[in-house]
Amino acid sequence: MTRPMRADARRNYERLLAEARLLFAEHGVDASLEDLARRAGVGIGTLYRHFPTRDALVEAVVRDRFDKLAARARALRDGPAARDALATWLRLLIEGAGTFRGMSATLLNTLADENSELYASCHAMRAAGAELLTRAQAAGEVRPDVDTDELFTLAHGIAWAHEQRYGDDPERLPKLVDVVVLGLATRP
Amino acid sequence: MTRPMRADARRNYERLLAEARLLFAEHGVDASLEDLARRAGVGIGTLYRHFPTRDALVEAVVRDRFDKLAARARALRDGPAARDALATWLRLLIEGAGTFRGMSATLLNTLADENSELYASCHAMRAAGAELLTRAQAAGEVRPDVDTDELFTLAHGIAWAHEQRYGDDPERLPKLVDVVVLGLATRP
DNA sequence: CACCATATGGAGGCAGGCTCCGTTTGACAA
DNA sequence: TTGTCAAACGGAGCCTGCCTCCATATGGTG
Repeated sequence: MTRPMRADARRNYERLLAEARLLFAEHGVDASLEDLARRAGVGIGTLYRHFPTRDALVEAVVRDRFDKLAARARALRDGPAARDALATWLRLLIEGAGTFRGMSATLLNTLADENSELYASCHAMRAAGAELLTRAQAAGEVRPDVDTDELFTLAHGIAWAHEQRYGDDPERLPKLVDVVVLGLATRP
Repeated sequence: MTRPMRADARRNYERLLAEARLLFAEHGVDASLEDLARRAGVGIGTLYRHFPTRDALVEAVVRDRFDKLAARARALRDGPAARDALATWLRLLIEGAGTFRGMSATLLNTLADENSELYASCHAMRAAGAELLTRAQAAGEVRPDVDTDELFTLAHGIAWAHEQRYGDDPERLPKLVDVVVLGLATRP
């Protein structure tokens, strides 16, 4: 069906992806796409041919990370200590969202936009995380009136605020996450 | 020293401020400034003469609100129930930040930028809130390892995430704030 | 090696930020 | 009333970034 990519197309695709990783790390996911094309030695039209939207580009850059997060959630699902498992996973999620500036904003918006190219992989990861939440709730360890949506909203709020205020310094993050996790716990 | 404003200058200043309130309410604090100038019936140069930066404009629009928040904090300082007082005030702060889209982002950035025109009034309000925190900590009702900076970071994170995800619907906000406040509480 | 689907690249249109400077005008003194 | 000029005005113009469109180039295949 789908013929393999032409050699020049594949080459440009790879170069764009490689440069995007560097550029996003340096300037966040809102970096200039014209700049990206320039760095990759490619016309702006070529960039848009391969990645019709910014989200499509972000998706290509972070997909494997999402897959790993989903896998990690499934692994944590079978251990004891339901709330600890959730806390551990939340920490991973939030740390990951801080890798590129602006990522948490993109992700939070994606949850509300089914048409985003990021939606599918983002949603798969979300579903895996949701299981951790419901299990902890079933075990009576997490307050039952919080839904998955609110959990992710809180998580991305923390990730975003940390990124805005403390930049790349990861030192403060654990405490912020800890406050939220304790807030989610049922009263003894 | 500073002569009073010329009549036309004062007139334009007032019109810009009035239109800014409307425009920010409608499109958030990132609204187009060219659009603002157009609506106010004023040249773009005039806008920049009165408000050299976007922050200066935002500051003029929200200053009285900040003053009220600071006053409110001082009033709450003298009642009983230190943690409840803090919780009440946090709710006011977060609701206020949600008035205009994009405000919480602006405020959080302002805390880190002493040169911002918003800095002074923002900081006064912050100082008033800080007293509520230290009092609640002294009373043993709030964990002592959270500082003012982290409190504000958390608060704006919640405000931002709520605004991103739930828009103008204020229904979800109390629960999100509640989670954070419980997370701040010392264990019984 | 000829053909053409596939891919390229950048010109050009649009929007918004901000500056600079020639023109206008309000205030005040004569 | 009128003359003067600092103060204020306004928008042309330059910049950056987004995205589309299409004339041109090229790799793969028969």
